[in-house]
Amino acid sequence: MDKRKQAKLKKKGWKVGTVADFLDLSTEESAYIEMKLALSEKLKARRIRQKLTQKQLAKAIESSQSRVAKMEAGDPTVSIDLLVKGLLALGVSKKELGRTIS
Amino acid sequence: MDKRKQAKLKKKGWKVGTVADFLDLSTEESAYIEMKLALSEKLKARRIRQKLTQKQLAKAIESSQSRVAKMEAGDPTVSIDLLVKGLLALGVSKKELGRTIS
DNA sequence: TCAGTATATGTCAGAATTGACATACTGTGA
DNA sequence: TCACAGTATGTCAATTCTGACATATACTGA
Repeated sequence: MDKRKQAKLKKKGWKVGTVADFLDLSTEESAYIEMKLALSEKLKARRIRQKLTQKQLAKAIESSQSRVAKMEAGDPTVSIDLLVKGLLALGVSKKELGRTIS
Repeated sequence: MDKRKQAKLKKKGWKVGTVADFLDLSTEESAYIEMKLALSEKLKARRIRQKLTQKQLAKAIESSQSRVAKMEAGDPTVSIDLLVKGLLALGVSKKELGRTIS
C-alpha cells in the first residue's frame, strides 16, 4: 500500500495512526480493509446502475439512508455482513461476490 | 434447498421455524447462510491442515477456544467478519476467500 | 435565488456479537 | 478403567454494530 492509500483510508475515518503504525498494518489487516472497500464500491456501483436512491435501497434492506451512505463510504463501523446482505439484496450472486473480494 | 439442508441448519441452531417459514427463506437469505457455512468449513479444514488446535488458532486471532468451535460449527452468533479474520489469519488469500464463498 | 431531492456526517439507545469462563462430551493411549 | 487432550455447548458482561434521527452539504431545475 502506498501513501495515497493511507491518506484515503485516513480520510474515511479508519484509525491509521502514525506512519510507523501504518507500516505495521499486517497483511491480514490490509486484506481485510481492502475487501471491505471493494464491497463498498461494488454496492454503490450496483445501486447506481439499478437507478435506486440510497433511501430506496435502505428500505429494501430494512435499514436507513444514513447507514447506506456509511456502507458506501467504507465507514469502519460497517460490517462485512451488512455489506454482503446489501449486495445480495441488489441481486448480486455469490459468484460475483467472490469475484469482488478477490 | 431440500429437507436435508433444513435439518442440518436446524441442528446447527439456526432458527428455521415452521416448514412454511422455511420455504419463505429468500434467495438472499439462503445465499447468506450458505456463504457462512462455506467459510466455516474452510476454516476448519485449514486449521486441521495446518495441524493447529482450536486453542492455538484462538490465541493467534486473540479469541477463545469456545468461539473457534462456534465458528467451525456455523453458529449463528458468529459473523462473517470473524470468519474472514480467522481465515486471513490462517494465511488464506483474498483470492481463495473469493473462491470459497462462490 | 430558492425549493426540492439526494447524499453525507454526527450521535445514540437498542440489538447483536464478542471473548471468556465453566462444564460436558469424545476419543485415545496406557 | 482412567487420565488427558481436544472439542462442543451454554452463559454472560463488555464491546461493537445497527437503525433512526437530526442536520449539514451538494446538486439541479425553475
